[in-house]
Amino acid sequence: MSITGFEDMLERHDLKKTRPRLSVLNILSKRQAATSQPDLEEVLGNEVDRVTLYRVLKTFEEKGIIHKILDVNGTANYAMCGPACSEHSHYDEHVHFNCTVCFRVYCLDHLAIPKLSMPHGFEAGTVNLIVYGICGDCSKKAAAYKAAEDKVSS
Amino acid sequence: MSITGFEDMLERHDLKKTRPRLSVLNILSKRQAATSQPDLEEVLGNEVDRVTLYRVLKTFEEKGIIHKILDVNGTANYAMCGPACSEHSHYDEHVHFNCTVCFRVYCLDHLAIPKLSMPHGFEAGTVNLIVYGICGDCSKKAAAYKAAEDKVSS
DNA sequence: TTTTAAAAGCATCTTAGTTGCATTTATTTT
DNA sequence: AAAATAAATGCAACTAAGATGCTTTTAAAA
Repeated sequence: MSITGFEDMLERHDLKKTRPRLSVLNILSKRQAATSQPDLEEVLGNEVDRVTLYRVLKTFEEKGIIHKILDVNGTANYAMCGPACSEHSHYDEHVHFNCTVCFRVYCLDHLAIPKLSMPHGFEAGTVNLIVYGICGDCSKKAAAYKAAEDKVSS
Repeated sequence: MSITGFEDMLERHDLKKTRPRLSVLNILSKRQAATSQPDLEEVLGNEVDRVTLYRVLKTFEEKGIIHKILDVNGTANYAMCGPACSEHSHYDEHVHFNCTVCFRVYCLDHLAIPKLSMPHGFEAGTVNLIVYGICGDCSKKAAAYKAAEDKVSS
């Protein structure tokens, strides 16, 4: 998305067009995997204050611009929302994949979360389905490494 | 389970029968909902050192005695494992329910996690399905409160 | 009873996330 | 275009979960 696109987006949500906000949108929109808060902090360096970053992420989440996924360590990761998200409801009911090697979090948008029937009295809200495992990149690397090792030992 | 039961359990896993370990087993076995680390810490008071508690929980998890569930805040919660769990594999592929009012985590043992087909190259390991919502207790309380309010205002 | 490896305890550190308050700035009003 | 203002940023300090290194204690074995 272009800069003007982001500015329009902020305007639509009644948010001021500020540098920290535009920076965050820029970074997140370029990534296909979700990005952790500490990761964002590092990328932004001292361009944006740590607390400001937390607040930007919080308001973006509330406005339905990004969504939060907790990874295997309990750390918050963020990804851009699909167009169906709004201030009032998040339609991010897709499966997430958390690689246990590189810790990246992928949104598997095409995998819908199956419907579940709750026990009597339990009211279901958001459903979170996260698969831990090894991502394509890391399993490829592991395979290449193994092949190289086999060659050496032969 | 009886004290002797816990002692046998520790022995089976080649773990020494120590007070901190027996205390933790005692507490967790009495709960039907999962218990957070901070909660355990509070219950144990200065009976057990904080660090020791972390280590006890870690080894129990590794040995397949308990399993860890991250709640909506990213905090670790622990519950006793079913009999099918071992050092080598956890069979805790049931749904968890995290109440957003009282923050309790329930194991919905009877709700199996549906099978999912991963994208090419992705190797799935553990699957984590957690439903956020309002538990039976809290929705009952909310209903009772509402009823009382209606009575007053009428 | 002695030995010893494992576990507990203690101090200290790291890191994610929060709170309160002063300062700055994007936008609105004049 | 300048002044006003509400919103957002920046800063300092705090909280809480969890980790690490090292010493002391203790369960179990010799």
